[in-house]
Amino acid sequence: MQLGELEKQVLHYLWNIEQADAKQVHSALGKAREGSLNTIQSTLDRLFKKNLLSRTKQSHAYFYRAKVDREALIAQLITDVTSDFVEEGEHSLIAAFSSASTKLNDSQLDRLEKMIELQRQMRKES
Amino acid sequence: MQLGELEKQVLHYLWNIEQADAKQVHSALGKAREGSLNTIQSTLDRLFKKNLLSRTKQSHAYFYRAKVDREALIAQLITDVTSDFVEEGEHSLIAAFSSASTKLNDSQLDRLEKMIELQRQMRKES
DNA sequence: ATAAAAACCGACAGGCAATCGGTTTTTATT
DNA sequence: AATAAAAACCGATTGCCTGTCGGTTTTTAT
Repeated sequence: MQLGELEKQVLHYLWNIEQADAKQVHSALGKAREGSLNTIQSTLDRLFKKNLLSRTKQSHAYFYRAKVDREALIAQLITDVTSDFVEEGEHSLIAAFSSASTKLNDSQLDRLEKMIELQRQMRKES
Repeated sequence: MQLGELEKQVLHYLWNIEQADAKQVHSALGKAREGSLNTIQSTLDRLFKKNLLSRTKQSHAYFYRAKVDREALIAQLITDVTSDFVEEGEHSLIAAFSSASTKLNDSQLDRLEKMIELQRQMRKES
């Protein structure tokens, strides 16, 4: 899946705001962007078709909300972009780590290890 | 960075073969693909311009070789695709990990932890 | 019933990958 | 050095995607 710049901005906005209609998104982003309401509508619609937003009609307008949270989207993007390069049974994160580990500093290594522990903990509990 | 289907196939090929000229790539991929030699040349050139391949002239033709290995490319792709969603000062791989850790199985968690330890070891020694 | 608001449709521009024909440059051979 | 063969180079076209918006239709509220 491919995301454009405006699409990313809209997602960011909706991760903060819970829900919004085109008008709201437009006045929130449009200020810094210059662009018509229609552009925002198209973008919301494209994101909806990509299944990244859900929408419901409230009184007169569609209200959109993020259907995936930031972490889930990141995970999906990673899967998409790396799937052609990872072997069966392999995970792209492991492959990536093996080449990028030297670029992490000590505290980042610590953090990573803590996350691993946390993950293990969560598994024990279920 | 954006990679097309053919570009990915070419990279895969060059990760196995060490080096090759357009003709070789064409006959290796072209068999299953139907496509002219020129197409392969263009693709090699694009990958070269993207700094993913290096090339040197040997006798009459360019010989291309992968400039990044598979793991490094995966790491770069992850960084690229997630950078707009990662906070300042956060390493995209760490963020990515927190997003996707649930998709790792137990042995992958083990492997990752071992790599962290290895990395720590290497730092102590220098 | 009608006016306002929003959705919907269709078009166009710009960017990128894939594709390839044709021309120029390079290399090897006589 | 002349020339034929091979490869590089150039430019054009197509298809897909995002951003952009004007104009029309549909929906809603008064």
